[in-house]
Amino acid sequence: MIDASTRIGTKPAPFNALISRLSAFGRLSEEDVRLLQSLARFTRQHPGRTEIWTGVKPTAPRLLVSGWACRHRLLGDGRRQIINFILPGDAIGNLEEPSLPTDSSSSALTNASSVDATALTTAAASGQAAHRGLTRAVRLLALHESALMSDHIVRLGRQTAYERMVHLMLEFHHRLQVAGLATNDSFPMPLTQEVMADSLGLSVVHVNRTLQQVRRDGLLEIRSGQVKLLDLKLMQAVADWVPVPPLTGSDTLRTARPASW
Amino acid sequence: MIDASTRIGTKPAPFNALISRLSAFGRLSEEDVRLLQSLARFTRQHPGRTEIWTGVKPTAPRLLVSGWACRHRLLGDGRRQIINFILPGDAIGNLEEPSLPTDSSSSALTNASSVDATALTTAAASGQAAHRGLTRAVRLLALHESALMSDHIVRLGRQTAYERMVHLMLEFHHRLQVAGLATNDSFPMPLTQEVMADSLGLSVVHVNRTLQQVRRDGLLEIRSGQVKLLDLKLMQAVADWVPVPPLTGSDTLRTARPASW
DNA sequence: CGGTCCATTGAGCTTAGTCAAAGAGCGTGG
DNA sequence: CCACGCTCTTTGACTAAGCTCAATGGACCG
Repeated sequence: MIDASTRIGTKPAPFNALISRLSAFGRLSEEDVRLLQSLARFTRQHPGRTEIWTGVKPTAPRLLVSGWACRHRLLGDGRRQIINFILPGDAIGNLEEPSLPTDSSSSALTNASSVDATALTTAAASGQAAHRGLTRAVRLLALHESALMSDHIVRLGRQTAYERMVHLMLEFHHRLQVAGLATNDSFPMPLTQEVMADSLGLSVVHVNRTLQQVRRDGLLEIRSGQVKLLDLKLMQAVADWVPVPPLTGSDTLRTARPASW
Repeated sequence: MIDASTRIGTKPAPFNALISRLSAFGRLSEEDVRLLQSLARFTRQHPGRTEIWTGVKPTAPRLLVSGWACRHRLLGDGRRQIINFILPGDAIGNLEEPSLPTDSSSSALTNASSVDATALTTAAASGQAAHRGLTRAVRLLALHESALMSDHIVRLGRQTAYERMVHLMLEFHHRLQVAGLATNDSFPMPLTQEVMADSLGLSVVHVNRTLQQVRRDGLLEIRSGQVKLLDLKLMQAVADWVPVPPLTGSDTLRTARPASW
């Protein structure tokens, strides 16, 4: 189940995460899968802490294959806010409407790898029957991202530091599980406390203290970049967490078999 | 310039706001405009403080024609967070992928009116050349909404109460101006302080105090539901505000003439 | 005139931030 | 193997932004 792809921009292995992620939105045709695999030729490696993509001058959209990244924005005085996290299988930039300026840019948080996704955009726009599943997946991917942003707004606007932290961990777990990168109760989490702070709208010091409290309460364990959820039910109750509604569509599919769990 | 349409769900008048808003995303064909106007037959009035739309069981998407509304979410203990504000010309529900469950619902904040937008979705999906402009507008509408959510995340995560307030007022001004509902320095603002609180992630009391401070500093005036911006430049500097990048597209358009300003 | 909804004020408290310093872990070069 | 430097985590002491509770005031309406 667990997959080392998050560790480093591995070269050969894991388009699995990407495909597993996209097929959670509905069955992909064989052609879809072939198309996805063909993207591998356009792989690029990104060292941690480097910019992957800038919205200022529109660049081709990409798909994250391995590693963690985020989209963020800076205020004039240096304050930073992370808008969302980008995990394997997620889009970098806008797949449906590429080359439109944005105000935020995306950076790798760990070593990561991504592929050019222009071919996806093209296939989706072409309207070919063979790529119907993929087209839908692309649209639902955007919708899912938007739903996660709603979640984030609620976290930031109305939850305490403690709740935010638990909520975020549940989000990670759920997302990684869909991509086949988490087990039932644990997942790799390579973020520094500073990154968490910039996502949760807290100071680093407070993130540290909050995290300690969560651990002390026996909700989770963190050891060497692995998070282990010790009491999922309690965590969900504490954080008022509900999984993002299943986006497995009704349109092209009848049986919606979530990919890998 | 100013338009009374925000006041009440007026019957005859103002598809203007809606059309002005959508054509800011690119030229609409005459057919597009006709289609939009034909929606008027499906107008529905919404009293203030009532639910317009629920995401639980998918409903047809709508367009807000007049009045103010918002999308929001409730936590288990009653805390409420407003995800985004819906102004005339904005979508209620998802135009591109209707009938997909959502976790948030939308309510009218004032008396409002909306029209069924199913025909828009259909036209956009059909891919007809005559509706190319409209199709694009629909997509950019969604993109714009997403950009506003990013703004909101930054506000909530990294700005002080004072900055958030100023930032939100600038957002309103800008959006209403695009819809032709604001002058250069003022706009109608029918929200209670409680609503602002639920958007900005603050308590009502603190909203009140913050608002007083902003007024005392001479940034703006509020009288009988009208906001007057007294020092736009200063406000923009204070709130680190940048207009959402113009979404007037490159695809179908060469000259991008913003609609009404 | 009383009721309702909203804005405003004051007092005291709590959550989270700031500043500063001290560990811990890890890779590098000597 | 050890020392140094770098990055990240942890801790303590203090501050401050924003919250809660409770009461008052204003406007509008039947």
